[in-house]
Amino acid sequence: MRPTIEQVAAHAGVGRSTVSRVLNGSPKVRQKTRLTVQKAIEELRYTPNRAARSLVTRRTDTVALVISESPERVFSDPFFAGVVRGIAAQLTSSGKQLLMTMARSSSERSALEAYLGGGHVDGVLLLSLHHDDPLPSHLGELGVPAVLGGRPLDPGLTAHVVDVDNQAGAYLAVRHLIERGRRRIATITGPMDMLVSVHRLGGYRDGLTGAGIEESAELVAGGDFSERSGAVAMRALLARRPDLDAVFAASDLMALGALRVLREAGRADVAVVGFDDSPLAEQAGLTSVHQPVEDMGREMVRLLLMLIGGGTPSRFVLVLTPHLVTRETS
Amino acid sequence: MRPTIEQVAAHAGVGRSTVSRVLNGSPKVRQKTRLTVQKAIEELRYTPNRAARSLVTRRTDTVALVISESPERVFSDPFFAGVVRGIAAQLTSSGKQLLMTMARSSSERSALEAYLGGGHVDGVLLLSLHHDDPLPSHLGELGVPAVLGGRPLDPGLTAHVVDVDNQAGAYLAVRHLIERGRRRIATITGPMDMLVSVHRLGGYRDGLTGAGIEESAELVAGGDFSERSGAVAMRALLARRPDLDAVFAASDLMALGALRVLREAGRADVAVVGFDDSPLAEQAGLTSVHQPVEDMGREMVRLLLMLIGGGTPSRFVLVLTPHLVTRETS
DNA sequence: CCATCGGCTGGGAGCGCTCCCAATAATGCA
DNA sequence: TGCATTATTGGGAGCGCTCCCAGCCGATGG
Repeated sequence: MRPTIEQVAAHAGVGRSTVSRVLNGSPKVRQKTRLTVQKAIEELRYTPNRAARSLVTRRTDTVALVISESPERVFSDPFFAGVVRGIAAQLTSSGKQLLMTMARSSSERSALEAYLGGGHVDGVLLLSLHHDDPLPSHLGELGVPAVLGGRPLDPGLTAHVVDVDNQAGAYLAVRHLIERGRRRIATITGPMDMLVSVHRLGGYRDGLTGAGIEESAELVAGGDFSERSGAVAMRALLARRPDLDAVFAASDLMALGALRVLREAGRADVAVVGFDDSPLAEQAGLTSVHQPVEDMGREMVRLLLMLIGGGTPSRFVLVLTPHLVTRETS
Repeated sequence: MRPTIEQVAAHAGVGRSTVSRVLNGSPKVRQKTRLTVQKAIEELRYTPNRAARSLVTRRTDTVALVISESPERVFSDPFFAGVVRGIAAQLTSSGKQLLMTMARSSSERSALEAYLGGGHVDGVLLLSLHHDDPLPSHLGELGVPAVLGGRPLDPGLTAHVVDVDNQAGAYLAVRHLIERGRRRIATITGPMDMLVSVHRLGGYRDGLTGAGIEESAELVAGGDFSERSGAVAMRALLARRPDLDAVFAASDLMALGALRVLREAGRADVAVVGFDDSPLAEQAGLTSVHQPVEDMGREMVRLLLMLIGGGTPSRFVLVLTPHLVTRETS
């Protein structure tokens, strides 16, 4: 049986409250008493029961990270690694625990929702939100603080958000290609039920428009951010418009897929730019739009802790600025 | 303020206990009463407070997965994706929540240990354990059920384990090469401070011995599982024994490195077999020993739930059987 | 028509902890 | 040395829930 605070108190010859004060670092305990109590805690190998504590404090010191993707996606896309690293770094320095969940199926989702609403976490970080996801609004109703990574598609959703300026990033990529003399620039988009994809496509269009280039539906192909989908899209683009001279892919993985197809087709003349600037891009010499992913994770946590600390009434939207990293493929 | 069970009871015009019975699916509630209560629960959007519940039941319905690696490693190694998928699948079907943690630094570890010992989880799954890790024994002392993925190096550690039969896997690979008529089979091992590497080398030797082939130290080269180390080892092997006709590499990445060198050297005659059967192997047409990673996750959970359910006194070691996937490189 | 039985139901007790407030010990100052 | 303060300390109350046990009520049988 694990010892209780009462047993520690008895063992140290003090009252229950004094032990509690020591545990919570209260300054109003005499040094001598503190040492006695700490000795007792150690001797009994006492660990406070978090359930009991959180029942009264209404805090759990746990924050959930919900990634609305399958483990495959999560573990193969380096974007998540970066964000998670930022989150983990910022969170451990605040003494909170990170509860990481991946949920894609609807039964998983509802179990998760009950869990998150059940007071088991102080707040929720949401990543890779899809447009039909009711989680943010449900959390809002339940009063559970939440921060989204990436703006939701639904503009009616008044949630706190940390995002990257995807449109500006895509614009940078396309402008760069134009400056390098490319004119027939294709794009491979992400899934259009995610705002990132919409924004990156928007930035692509801005880039073309800004240079007075007319856009063509033939030069736009859809993917799902994966390497394979990038390859498939590239093949379709090459079939439709063999004259294209550049491709902007909305993710590094898709860019790599496109590169693979281009190489197989002997089309070294086509410039490629990706999005993310993941380690993969660096390794492959891929020009890419750098997302400050780690900062994003860090900022999400900062914002969430602020919300947990003392509810801010207004809505927060923090937009981080990407930049272009030029390498061999452009 | 979230409603309590008492408020639901008042709203439904029943007693506290009856609501509790409905929540926990007790059969001794009249159908009519049950419906009234469920209506009240719905109208009040009631969710039970898990802290209060777990304080009395001493269960949390949460299981922790601890991966002793940095997020980079975790997110780049396909092994983890497979295991996590198996774990998640098996766990959600049992209504428990998965709490995933990555911890590498020692400050992270001790925070984690306090957390795990604090009664916040019913059990712990450990992956990628390093030999100096005190976590399993500490958990044992605290009486927290734990299951390791992969046998620990320290044989004195009496923990419950789910592992893959690495020796048998390597044996399969070598026997396959022999059946294909290969006789001068080299191997590229992993780091020998890991039990997997030792086992895979053992299986390689078993394979040779079984076929009456004498082994030669010249045909054994060491690597560290990485692509680069595979290439380096392959060059050394070719230099020492240009007459070799096959290579068994203890990881897919090393096999790919070896393949690269062989291709550069124009040695298409040398057969190559890897280990892991990761997506990379499939993509490269590499014959490889398939590890049932997903099953491993699933079995870890099964074992853990059994331990949580009714403590089994004896030690469990479950060894899963790998199989060979034959592709173009052999 | 009344006693008996069993299925349902309600409320007390208590899980281990923090918070609050009263009580006590220690300290300072005249 | 005595009294006013202030620094420490201890214990009651209660967080929301489950478990246990006693009581209720309707149905059944005599």
